[in-house]
Amino acid sequence: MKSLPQPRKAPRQARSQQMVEVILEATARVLGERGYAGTNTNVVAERAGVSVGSLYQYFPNKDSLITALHERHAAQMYAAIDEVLATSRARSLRGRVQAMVRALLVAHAVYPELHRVLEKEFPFFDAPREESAADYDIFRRVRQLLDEHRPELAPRNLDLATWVVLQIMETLVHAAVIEPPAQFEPAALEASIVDALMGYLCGQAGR
Amino acid sequence: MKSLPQPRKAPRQARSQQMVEVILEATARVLGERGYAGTNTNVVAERAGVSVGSLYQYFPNKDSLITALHERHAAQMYAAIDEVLATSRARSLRGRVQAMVRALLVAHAVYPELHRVLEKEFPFFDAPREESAADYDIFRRVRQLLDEHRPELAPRNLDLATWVVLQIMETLVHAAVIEPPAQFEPAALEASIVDALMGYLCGQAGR
Amino acid sequence: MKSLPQPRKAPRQARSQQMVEVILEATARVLGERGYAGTNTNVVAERAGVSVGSLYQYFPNKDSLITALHERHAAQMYAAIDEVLATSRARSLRGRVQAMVRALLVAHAVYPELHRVLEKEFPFFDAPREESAADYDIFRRVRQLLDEHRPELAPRNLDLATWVVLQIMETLVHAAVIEPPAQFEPAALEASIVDALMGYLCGQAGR
Amino acid sequence: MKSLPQPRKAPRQARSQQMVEVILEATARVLGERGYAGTNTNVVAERAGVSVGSLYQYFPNKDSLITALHERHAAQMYAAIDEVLATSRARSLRGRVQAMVRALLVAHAVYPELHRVLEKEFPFFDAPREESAADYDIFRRVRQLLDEHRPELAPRNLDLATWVVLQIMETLVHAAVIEPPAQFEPAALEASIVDALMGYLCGQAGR
DNA sequence: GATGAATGAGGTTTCATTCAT
DNA sequence: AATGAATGAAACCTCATTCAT
Repeated sequence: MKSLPQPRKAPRQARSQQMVEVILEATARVLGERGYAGTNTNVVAERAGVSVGSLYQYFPNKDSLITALHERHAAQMYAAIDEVLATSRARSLRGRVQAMVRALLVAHAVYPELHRVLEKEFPFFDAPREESAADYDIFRRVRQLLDEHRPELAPRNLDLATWVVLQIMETLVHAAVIEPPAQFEPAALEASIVDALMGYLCGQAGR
Repeated sequence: MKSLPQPRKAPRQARSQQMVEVILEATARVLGERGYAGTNTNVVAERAGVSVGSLYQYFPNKDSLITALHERHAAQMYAAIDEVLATSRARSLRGRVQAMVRALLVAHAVYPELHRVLEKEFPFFDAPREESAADYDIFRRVRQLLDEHRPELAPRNLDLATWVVLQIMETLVHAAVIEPPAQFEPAALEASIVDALMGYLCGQAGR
Repeated sequence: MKSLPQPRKAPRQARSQQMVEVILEATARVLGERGYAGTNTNVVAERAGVSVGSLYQYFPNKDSLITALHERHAAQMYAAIDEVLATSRARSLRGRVQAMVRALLVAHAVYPELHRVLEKEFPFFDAPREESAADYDIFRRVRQLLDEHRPELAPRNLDLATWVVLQIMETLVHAAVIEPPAQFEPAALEASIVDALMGYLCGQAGR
Repeated sequence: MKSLPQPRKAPRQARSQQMVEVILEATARVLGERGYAGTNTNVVAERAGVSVGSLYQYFPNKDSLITALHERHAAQMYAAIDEVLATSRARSLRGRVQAMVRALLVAHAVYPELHRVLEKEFPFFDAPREESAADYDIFRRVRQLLDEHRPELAPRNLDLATWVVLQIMETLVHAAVIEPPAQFEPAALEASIVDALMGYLCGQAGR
């Protein structure tokens, strides 16, 4: 099994930053269009309008491209969640959960295919979830949300609850965006996701 | 994107059947150990104690191996679900859901790595879920369960509810088996999965 | 370079004879349809409705199939030439040449594609022309024709003349049947072939 | 049947040009020595002192090597014909035809084996003659020659006559170079080719 | 004799990575 | 730093041939 590759260096100069961004953007598009197996460094470089050599200047190998992309995605998701939780007027748990789900649905609507590849094919690498800084940020942020509503919650172990919430939210958002059964309305899907999360968090069902 | 490859022929003779089984078993092990990218037909053949040529006698290409394995897996899961729903003494919805979740956890404990690859990397192929016969069997069976308990359920659209239940159950079972956060007890994980499903199905939380 | 393979044995029994015929017929069709590179023993056997094993009972290897087919073809051409020269009423050289050309055009019209492969791709093997018995029969028969008309002929060396005649006749007949430029009428093509042969045989042009 | 493959790109830079030349030269040698079936990309690359990868940088697949070689050959033959027709002192038809035949014999004497493969095995591909630019150039040049001597010619349809001339000349030149019956002198063979062509073009034999 | 499943050497092609310019 | 031609290991797949039944 491969170990988790890291970007060779944290680029500091403006030009480098921009190059990294261009390459990552190209990776995102190619990955979304052709899947992991269909993605190769030469195509990515070409799409980025850059030479392979330059690509290897910033990314030590193919997998580090995906890793970096995943990090970027997680960071974007964290930003989306954080912003919505901080600014949404809703103060009720349901309102805040709904805002969060909606924000994620919106964020994933951009490159749905990319996200499928990123979230589904990525586990491929032996990257333990905990090692992703942005993923951990998300965990902490949701955990904090639950903390703020502890009295209303059914689950006792909030770490476990956070983990369950993240799993459910991620799967359903992806499924809703990527493989939405034709007959279901987007609004109905969104409502179902919220219902599922709230049902788990507040439900006393049968216990 | 590739279209869904099919096994070249449905082997009927005893010898063929056995060969297919041996190859599929080897594929399962190699896939579990090395992931999709690390799996190649020569290794699979070698592991199966069979020549590459024989492998290609029964499977037209590499991807058809994965497809067949996925079908087999889905069929096994259907069998597990069907059996437990038919025989479990529990008559309550919670009891039956719990029995189902437990059966799936047990079924996935055998080759956890394989299931990770199968469920996560597989979407890779453009295989529409609906085209998998066994997947559809599972859908119908769970849909039937919900039908039998309709009065107790919060969701109105049972097709949608079945879809949500399957998404949640699949993710959480896999996550529990494959990447269980160290600090959570198996029993607690199982309970959480059941809680999540029941919360969604019966919860009126905040509605 | 490979040496010329021979049929393993001269089959004597009726059943064998028939089997050889069936296999050769299948070879002819497959070869005509798919070319040498696209022809393989398994396909030939299948097309013949026979097992590969049986095929190898009568032909030691793939190339011996082609060799045998070529022999058969040469024998058929010899038969066509011999018959027409023996029976045609024409007694003039031109009349006999014309009859021969017409007979060859007819004989080649059956599987034009096959003949292309047979005559063009065949030289592939290191088979010296002289080793083919049937080819030599043809040579002798045409040589005899020239002998019978020696007084009318321009060329002195009749062996050389026979060789030239055969080369021209073969090429033009094949070209006329296989790649006839669309704008030329079959009758015009036939006339041109005869003119070419007669021009060479009788022409004093510029000498 | 395959369609006619094209070289991936028309190489413009000096280095590329040279690489293409080196690869083509190696292909010519290997093809001449081992025939089509015995030729494979690894051997060609090795013989060219180049990696397989480089070969595939310039030629998309094995067949495109042969196609390119054929084009090159046709271009060379065109050049040879064109030069000799333009510069030979002979003004008589026979003189010019003789010069042309001699030039072709000389041009083919370099790699006789290669030409056998190229002209005999090549039709293999479904390459319609007309699609080859160089082949068409040759057609036009010879057609022009006939035009210039129209009064002396027997055939009325000069397109048809050109086609016949090219067929005869190609076959006899190849046969003379590749499979010259041992007993015939080169000079006698050359004279026979010229006689055949002139006989067809000027003969009134028996008409 | 006939069968056809099994074999495996070998061919074609791809693509991650390097390095001279 | 940037380039992109060159590399070559390694993957996928075919098919001539064998041999147990």
